[in-house]
Amino acid sequence: MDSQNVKETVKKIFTEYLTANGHRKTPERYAILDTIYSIEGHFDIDTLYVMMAEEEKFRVSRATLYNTILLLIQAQLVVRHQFGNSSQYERCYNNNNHHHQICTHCGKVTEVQNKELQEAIKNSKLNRFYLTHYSLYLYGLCNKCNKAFKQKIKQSNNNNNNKKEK
Amino acid sequence: MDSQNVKETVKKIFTEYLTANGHRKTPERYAILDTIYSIEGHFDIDTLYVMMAEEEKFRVSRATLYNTILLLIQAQLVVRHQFGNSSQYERCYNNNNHHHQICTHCGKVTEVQNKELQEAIKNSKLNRFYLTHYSLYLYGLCNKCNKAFKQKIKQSNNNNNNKKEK
DNA sequence: GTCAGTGCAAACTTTTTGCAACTAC
DNA sequence: GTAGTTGCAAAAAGTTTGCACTGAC
Repeated sequence: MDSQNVKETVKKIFTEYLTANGHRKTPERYAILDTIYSIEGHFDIDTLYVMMAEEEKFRVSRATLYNTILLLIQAQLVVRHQFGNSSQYERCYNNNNHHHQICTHCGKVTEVQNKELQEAIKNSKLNRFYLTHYSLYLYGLCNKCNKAFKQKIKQSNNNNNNKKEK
Repeated sequence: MDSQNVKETVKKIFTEYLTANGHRKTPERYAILDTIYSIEGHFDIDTLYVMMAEEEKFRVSRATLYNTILLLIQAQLVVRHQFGNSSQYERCYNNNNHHHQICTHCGKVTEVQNKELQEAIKNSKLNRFYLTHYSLYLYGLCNKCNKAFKQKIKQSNNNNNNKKEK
């Protein structure tokens, strides 16, 4: 499905959601949805705010962004993550379900695909719970930081008997 | 392993960590560790602050709590979650690895055990990543909210032709 | 004695709220 | 016309920071 097609589909879904829940179809809401579905990967409110203000023709207030994102989450068109201290959001319609690898040293977040794991999670027996979606965060060291860490250990062992540095 | 035993073990681990990293062994740090390992399940900074101030004999500042928790996370004795808007923490030594079910309607968080899923995650092939721990958040409707939801749908269908209420 | 660590308050960041103006219905 | 939405600014909530004091080493 190409990008334009996705945008039209999510617009339709959003319209249905708004109608079903008695919300108004304001231009702000559609502009926000459109911008979000132009973003690949994660974004935070501030990034979205700047994008809307600068790149797009439509400027909306932060309050409206928070309001609308809440609606989009309820409409299952956006998911929210909390990696660091501020909330990160991500479009989720037609966005392959993936997991997140988070390096605890450098903070880098990488998306990983793993079909088997996805299946295992979806098929896991949950006691009296209706699952709609999930987030798997894998914490550890990315390749780069892990190498640096090993290097440090090696050095530390070498210098073990001649401690001079702080 | 009984509670007292766990506390002594984590204290030892923490001491080793502090020594290895050139940090001081202050009474505040041990008091915080001890309080945390008296808590079953999740807690946030504020809860911990009040607990330390009221229940325990030891009062520490919020700044010190943030500092110490950071050390504890690095020492792998505490993990951090972000369900809602404030960070939730949880002790993780000898704390069975579990997953979290989060009801998107009422916000209730339930812990679930699932051995198969745990294995599947641990054994999943990760491209160049050294996994230390992970968090799986399952979002959906808890039994109670799901029932209420179905009820609402049913009612809505019944009242479909005689729309009177707001 | 020295400097890492602490407490306090102020600063900062992110999110929520109250209210007047606006507009989709 | 009216009630749901928006923008703005103020407030709230959570976290970080600067600085003087304290105490672990």
